[in-house]
Amino acid sequence: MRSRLPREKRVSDILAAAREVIAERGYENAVIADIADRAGVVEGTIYRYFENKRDLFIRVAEGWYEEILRDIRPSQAVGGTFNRLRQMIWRELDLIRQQPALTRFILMELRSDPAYRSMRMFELNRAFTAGIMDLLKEGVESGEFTASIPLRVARDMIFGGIEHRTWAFLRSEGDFSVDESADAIAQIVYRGLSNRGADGGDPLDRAVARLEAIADRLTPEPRR
Amino acid sequence: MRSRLPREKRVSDILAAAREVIAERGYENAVIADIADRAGVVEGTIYRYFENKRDLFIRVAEGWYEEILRDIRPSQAVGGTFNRLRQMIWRELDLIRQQPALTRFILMELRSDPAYRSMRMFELNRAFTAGIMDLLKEGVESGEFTASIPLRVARDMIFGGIEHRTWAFLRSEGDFSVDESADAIAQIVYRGLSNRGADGGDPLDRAVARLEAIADRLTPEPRR
Amino acid sequence: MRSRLPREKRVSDILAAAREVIAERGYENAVIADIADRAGVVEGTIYRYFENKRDLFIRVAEGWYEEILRDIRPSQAVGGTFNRLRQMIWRELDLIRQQPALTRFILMELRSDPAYRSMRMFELNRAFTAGIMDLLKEGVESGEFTASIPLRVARDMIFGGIEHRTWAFLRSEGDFSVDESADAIAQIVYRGLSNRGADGGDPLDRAVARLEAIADRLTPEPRR
Amino acid sequence: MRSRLPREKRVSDILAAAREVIAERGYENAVIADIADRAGVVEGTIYRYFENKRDLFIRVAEGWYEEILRDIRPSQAVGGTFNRLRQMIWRELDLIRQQPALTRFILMELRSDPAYRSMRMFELNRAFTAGIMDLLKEGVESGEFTASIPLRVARDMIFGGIEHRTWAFLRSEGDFSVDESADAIAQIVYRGLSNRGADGGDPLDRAVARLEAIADRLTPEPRR
DNA sequence: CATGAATGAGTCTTCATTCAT
DNA sequence: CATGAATGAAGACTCATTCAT
Repeated sequence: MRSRLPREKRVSDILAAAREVIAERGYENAVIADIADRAGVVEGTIYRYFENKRDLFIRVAEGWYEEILRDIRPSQAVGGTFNRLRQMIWRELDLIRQQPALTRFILMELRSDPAYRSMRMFELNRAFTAGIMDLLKEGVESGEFTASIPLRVARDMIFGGIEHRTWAFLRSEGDFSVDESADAIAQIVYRGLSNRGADGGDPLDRAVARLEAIADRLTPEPRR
Repeated sequence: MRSRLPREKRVSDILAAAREVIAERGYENAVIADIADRAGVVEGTIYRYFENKRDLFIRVAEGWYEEILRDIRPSQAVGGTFNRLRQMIWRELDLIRQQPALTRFILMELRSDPAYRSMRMFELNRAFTAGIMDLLKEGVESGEFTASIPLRVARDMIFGGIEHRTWAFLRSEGDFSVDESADAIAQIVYRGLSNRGADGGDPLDRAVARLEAIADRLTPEPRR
Repeated sequence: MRSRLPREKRVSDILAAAREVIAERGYENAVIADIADRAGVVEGTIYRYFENKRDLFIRVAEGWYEEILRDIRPSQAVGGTFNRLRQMIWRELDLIRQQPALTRFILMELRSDPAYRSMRMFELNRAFTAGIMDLLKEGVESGEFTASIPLRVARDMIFGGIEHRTWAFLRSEGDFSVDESADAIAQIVYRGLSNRGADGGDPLDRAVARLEAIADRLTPEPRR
Repeated sequence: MRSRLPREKRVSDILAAAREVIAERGYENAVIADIADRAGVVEGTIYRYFENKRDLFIRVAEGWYEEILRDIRPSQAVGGTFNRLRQMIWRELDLIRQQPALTRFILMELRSDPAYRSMRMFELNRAFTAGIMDLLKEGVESGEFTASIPLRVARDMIFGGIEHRTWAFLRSEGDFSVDESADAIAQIVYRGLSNRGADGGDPLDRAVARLEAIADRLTPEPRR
């Protein structure tokens, strides 16, 4: 009954099994015995490859996350601050739509871990959000955005808004529109930070940007 | 040693004890035995008044929340949409600062409960957020806010932003400024929804809206 | 199937069961499940009364030991240093003969515990050995014993000798005579410390002491 | 990666690794995986050369012990029963000081093994202690020692005394003086068994013996 | 009503030993 | 011979819930 697999294969089997179980039951309720069963090994085997439950779970999250990051195609050079902002938010929302279990795991459970800030996850996530901050900073530097509103708060509103928007979906209790949400969030932030005066020049810019967004939508992005 | 208390007194003793323990240890780590101890009763007694652990905890949260709502002084009639918006956000932030344990409990733990939407908590919370929505709706109706951005998203950005902003504080890992945060969030939302300089933009907006409708029809699969 | 006993009765049942198991299997190999079985309860019940395995075991040892100390009849005022010494040694040997399991537990296992010195056991044991030291000290003070031999070493020889003497018995691999052993140990110590015929030896002793002091000074490195 | 070593080399590597681990962690806490790691082999390999954990550990102890015995230089013909006794005790104490890990292993752990008496260790140890017994017997035969005290008990007091004396040191909780302890133990035993009458002849002998001991000390023994 | 003793089903974790390759 | 993956049997400890008194 004992099959010998190379270390890598076994590890990936266990990680895959763990991923499944976590996706189904969540962090706290996932049980080592279940994972072992599903990976076709006994519990002890898991402990050959992973220090303990927490270690296993963190590795699951990291692998998952890295896989996601790798899959994200490089930005298709959309023009204009608004459009780039919209695109980044769109991607985050799309990821959540595609990977609700991962998101739920990271957002709702792993992040509550006292050691979260010292995990590699934290760094990965930071890299993921840094892009938005850079974009906002550039906007301020170019004069497109006001300098009078702390960007940290804008960032929190973006990510917090995304989380709230998708909350029901993540709990399998509702749905959300990726496009509509991306549009609305991007607009509120863009307009909220924008330096446009009363002269009417800015609204034009914004209208052009929205037209470009429509063009984007008409050019269907390959589905992941 | 067995004191016979009226049902109400007993229940409130237990609720108070539970609240303490939850505030100290959090939902998952709160233990029935602890609560019983602190309430001066015995584990079995708790089960006479509460179905089970979850039931007890929900009742704790509800009581807590109602107490808070009752304590909130009626709006001191500040004038102007922006000021009222800012005031409501300020109150929420201030509540978090004053009651981190309650907030942590509801935000991070209770809300994850599968049955959250069917709890009275959900309704209470809805009442708490409804004010914001009403304000935003009034803004739209009076023409102060644009009608082109879904208000649900704005609401999510407000509450999501608040949560993100206060996350570190709730985890005892950082701090936040109530005033600065309230200001910034209110500004972004207000400016983000505002119809400033709408006279010059309207024709363009209308044109854009028509194009969007066309794009929608052309998009082969239902938009997400 | 669930019988309700008063706390005290249940505790004593568990302690008794634990004592049995420890006596049979020893500290390390005693298993909670076994003890529970024998006490007629489930494992969880044990944890209602005892913090953990170590706690239970220490309580067993203490109870056992106190029981022993209580049973020891008050000293029957034998006269003379030698006779009193012999009597104390005899009692220790007799205790070992009567309670091999306890002795094995304390001597061989509990004493190895890193926290042994902070246990009440340590104190109890100290009280038990203090009598011997007092006796030896009195002997020195009265001039019956020489002051030139450290009493600590004599004490170690007594207790170490007792342990060695009874080792095989404790391991159920041999036997020993309480009387013969008590006699011999007492004699060696008594004669070993005795000042007999000191009058002729003194001048020489003093000369030797001076030489030793010189030797000390000449010894290049500090003596171990 | 698999190097093919001659059987002997492999065995000695494993033994060396095991010795290290035992010295660091003790018998119970030494783990096969650790030993394999340190020996540069894999767990399974160990089982090719050793029946099981116990077997390995016994072989470690034996090898260690034999090495020690081999290192002990032949007695440098010190004169007089007292001095020879003192020297032998001194050597045992010195060995403990030099090799606490080995001693702790043998004294506290291996010796508790039910099969200890059938191990070669037991025989080795017997050889080690036999010298003392021979010396004591000679003392009795020459009339220097009394025949009325069982020598077995004297032997137990010597070794038991040594163990008690060094107990704290072996538990890393204290220290002891090799010289002082050797002196005191030897004196108690010598005087305890001695046949010296009241005529004053004996004290002279003893004084001479002590002088010789001083001479020994002034002739530094090569350090091991 | 209140007690609080008792339950018992988990859960994680450890490690000596085996055995397919 | 050597590898090292896999086994599997323990074992300590937790805690919500029940129920005899």
